[in-house]
Amino acid sequence: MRSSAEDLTTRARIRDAAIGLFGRDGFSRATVRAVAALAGVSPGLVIHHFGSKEGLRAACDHHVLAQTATQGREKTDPGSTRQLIQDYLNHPDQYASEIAYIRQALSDESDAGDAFFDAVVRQTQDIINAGIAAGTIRRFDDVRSTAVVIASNSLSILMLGRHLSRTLGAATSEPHGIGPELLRQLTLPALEIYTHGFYTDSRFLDAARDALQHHTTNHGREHAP
Amino acid sequence: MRSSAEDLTTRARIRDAAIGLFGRDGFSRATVRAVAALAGVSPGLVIHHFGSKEGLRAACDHHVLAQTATQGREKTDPGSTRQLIQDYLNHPDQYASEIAYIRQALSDESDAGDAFFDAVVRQTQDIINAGIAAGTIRRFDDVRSTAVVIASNSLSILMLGRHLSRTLGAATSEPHGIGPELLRQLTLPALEIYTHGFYTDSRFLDAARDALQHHTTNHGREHAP
DNA sequence: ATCCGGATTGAACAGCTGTTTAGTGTTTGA
DNA sequence: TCAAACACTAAACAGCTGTTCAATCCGGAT
Repeated sequence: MRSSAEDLTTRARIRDAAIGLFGRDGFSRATVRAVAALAGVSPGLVIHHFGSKEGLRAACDHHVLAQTATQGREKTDPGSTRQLIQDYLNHPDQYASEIAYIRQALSDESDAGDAFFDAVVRQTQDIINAGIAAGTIRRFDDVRSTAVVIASNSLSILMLGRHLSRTLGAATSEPHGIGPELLRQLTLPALEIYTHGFYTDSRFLDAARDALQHHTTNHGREHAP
Repeated sequence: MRSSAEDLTTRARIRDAAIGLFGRDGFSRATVRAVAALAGVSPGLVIHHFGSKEGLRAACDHHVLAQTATQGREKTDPGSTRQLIQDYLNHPDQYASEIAYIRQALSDESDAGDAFFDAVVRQTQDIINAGIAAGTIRRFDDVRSTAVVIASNSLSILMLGRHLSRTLGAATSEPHGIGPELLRQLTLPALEIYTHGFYTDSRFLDAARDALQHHTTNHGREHAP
């Protein structure tokens, strides 16, 4: 749960307004004046509190990362991630601005984006290792690379959410963003691939293994669809 | 192959400079003056040829989409996509600016990005259908949603390429972007998942199917790792 | 040779940008 | 009670933005 009351410090109100606008428009498109207007203060006060626009960004980065650090709480406990997802699905609007902010951070060259991506990969790797130990996840030769692939796949929902909801979005309501309806529509296809695979046999995998094993200077290699 | 000669129209030179800068810095961060300087002309000439900065963007969108339309040439021929990938891997720099441009288009709200994503999904769906007919790809209940998932996974390499090369990037050279080395590192893990799956059994899939089948108002559902 | 239409430039424009500064209240601590 | 520290504003500043405009340059048709 989150504190949504309006009893925030002015500084916090400015920060939250900035998170919203940076997430929606991107850092450079969002102006100090727009942030100030949304927070109900003068542009000068924004600079007074954060030194510069870059300082404001640093404060937003720090706050969003701290807010998101919840996810790393109990690393491999499956119940905690389930709870997190449930919490998100029941109150999507609450997290919307943070999610948009992280998407921008992952797109731009941003230290916060780098830190977030690394955290997701690290957590994914822990989950995979725990799953291997528990026997629920297959053993992989290269756990790290596999974790990167899985994390990248998962984050693609965040990065391409706009297009996913555009092409899969139901005709009924739910006009914007990554909603429960969209996630419900993606769950089964993703889990089917993750359970039974995508190809019927290992001929593509074998061919790739073969080609990569004795790769001289020849680069060309089939990669996936 | 591409024509890399410098015998281009001034208009085309401006357009190519704009594609490079729009892809590197994004549409709003890239300035008309910077485009003009890179093309070796005055800012006024840019407007003279394209009417406005937005007109310049439209021209870039059109050109990049036309350039990329190559991929849709022969839809399901596996040899053609292999050739395309080989061509890319042998001359990565040639395509770098277009790839960066498309990434920006997919991130921003852009008609070109929408069109590109839809084209990729359509092509993926064709490939899946052909694969099912040929027996190389598993039959899926919902081919369209599966195609969206696969396309999204594939495009995540494009969207998150910076982070992928950052975390997986070899210590040796190859400092920037999505290079052959990175793709080689991702190929086997991705193909392993696509061949043998990620989970050892179908308990997650079964649980999700069960929960989605009689979903009353309860949303919470485990989604992936 | 001459005229013309397009390519091209340099300078200027209005508007927006982040930031500064001087000034006003308003709290707070001794 | 008084002064210092703080929160806050309005106005202005310099720099950058996209765009305009008059003035050139130049090749090709007449």
